[in-house]
Amino acid sequence: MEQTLTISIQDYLKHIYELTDRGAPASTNALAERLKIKPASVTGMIQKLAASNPPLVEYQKHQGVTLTKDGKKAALEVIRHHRLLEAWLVQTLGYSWDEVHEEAERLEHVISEDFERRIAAAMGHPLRDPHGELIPTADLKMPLDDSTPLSALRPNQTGTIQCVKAADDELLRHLESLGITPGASIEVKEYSSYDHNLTVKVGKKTSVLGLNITSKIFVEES
Amino acid sequence: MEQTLTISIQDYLKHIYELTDRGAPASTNALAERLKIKPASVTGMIQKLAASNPPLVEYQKHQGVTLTKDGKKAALEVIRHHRLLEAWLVQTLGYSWDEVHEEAERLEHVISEDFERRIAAAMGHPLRDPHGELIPTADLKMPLDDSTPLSALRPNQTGTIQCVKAADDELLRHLESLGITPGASIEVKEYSSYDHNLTVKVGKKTSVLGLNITSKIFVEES
DNA sequence: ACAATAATTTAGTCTTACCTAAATTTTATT
DNA sequence: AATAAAATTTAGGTAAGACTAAATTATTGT
Repeated sequence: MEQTLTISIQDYLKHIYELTDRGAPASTNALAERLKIKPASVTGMIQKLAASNPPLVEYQKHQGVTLTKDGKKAALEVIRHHRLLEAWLVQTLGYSWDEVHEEAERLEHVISEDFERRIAAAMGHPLRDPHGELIPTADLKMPLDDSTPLSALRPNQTGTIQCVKAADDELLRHLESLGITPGASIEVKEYSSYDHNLTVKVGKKTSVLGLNITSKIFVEES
Repeated sequence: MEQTLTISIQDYLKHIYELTDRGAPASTNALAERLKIKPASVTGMIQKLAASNPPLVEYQKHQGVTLTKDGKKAALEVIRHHRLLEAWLVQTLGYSWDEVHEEAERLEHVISEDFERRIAAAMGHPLRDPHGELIPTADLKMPLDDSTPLSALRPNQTGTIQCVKAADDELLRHLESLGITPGASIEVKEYSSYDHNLTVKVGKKTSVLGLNITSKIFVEES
């Protein structure tokens, strides 16, 4: 006895937002993969989102899709919910940073604006979630990162970890065990061009990390 | 741009549970009215719930519907979620008892068992929600009310208010302003058989209440 | 520039959960 | 017990959002 579960518009917009954050439009295939549905279904829904009033996406055949102003607002609303919830679950219910994602993923769609305001206020309007991701402000703008622009790990770098953009829970637990969490001081040492590994030192621990990992760790240089 | 919203199985079961709490099966019409859909649609869904594996409801044409053991468990699960959430929202986010229902109504369907355990533990496993309703236990049994059985308000009664089963937010605010909340001591005075009103005294306030209200207030006599 | 390949869209199908209207069954009244 | 009224079910329709397969358009490598 299972009920049809269809992907919410919020989820479409959220994933388009994430796929387009470097400016380029999101492709049908990329969206389909993320949403775990077939590309043909994505095309269908995108055409509706583009034809809706107000239009939520900008769409040209074969050229991919971007968000309109309205679509972006709706996306930032959900992202704000998600990141506030992650912070709140960690702070008030003792979740660890690898456990929060799934729970927030479900809650983000159903909480009221009132609930959002209450948890934001209760936490003193935090700037970042437990992974270090910026939380969109109440007026739905992504805060400009006024600090030194973040960069993924680079050789011969010393600084503070700002953000760990990993989705995989197991990886998050692994990184935590290495001391790699937002706020930690990190020293990046040698780079092996042979196997694309970086050696990093956090506290007393030295680890060798592959590109698949280092590309997800963002540091503010000091 | 609105998305089809269909009633969850959990909601069907929850409402059947509430309609059958005095033993009698729930009628198609009563369910339809609660769920705000047409009776014909209810019939259709009920037939599926009865044919599912395992069957969630017992159903005989024209005789109404009751929950099977599995259906009852599923219903108690949602009701536990709902009531724990109401208590949680009041205790940790400063919601008032008239604000919690709507929020809990949406959250109850998406929280994990882990979330449920965490808030229950954080509150010390409360027995009742902010309206005084009993919270089903973790093993999904409705706790037997071992105190004197509750009764709706009756003339010439003195006792403590246990439970206020009102759904209407405005009414709840009104009752609160009269001091009528769980835990308050109440004295029921005269009954007017002419207009079916009861006079009650709570603290220093004396109020005259109609049957539509008094039937929702439950007292443990002292 | 031209195939070959990959990405995308179109067309048409399926399922689900609602709807309306008509038919049927139950309940209430005399 | 017969009939009127109310409740319920059946039958058939609709819209949404997924799917598959086939057609089309873009991209890539030589």
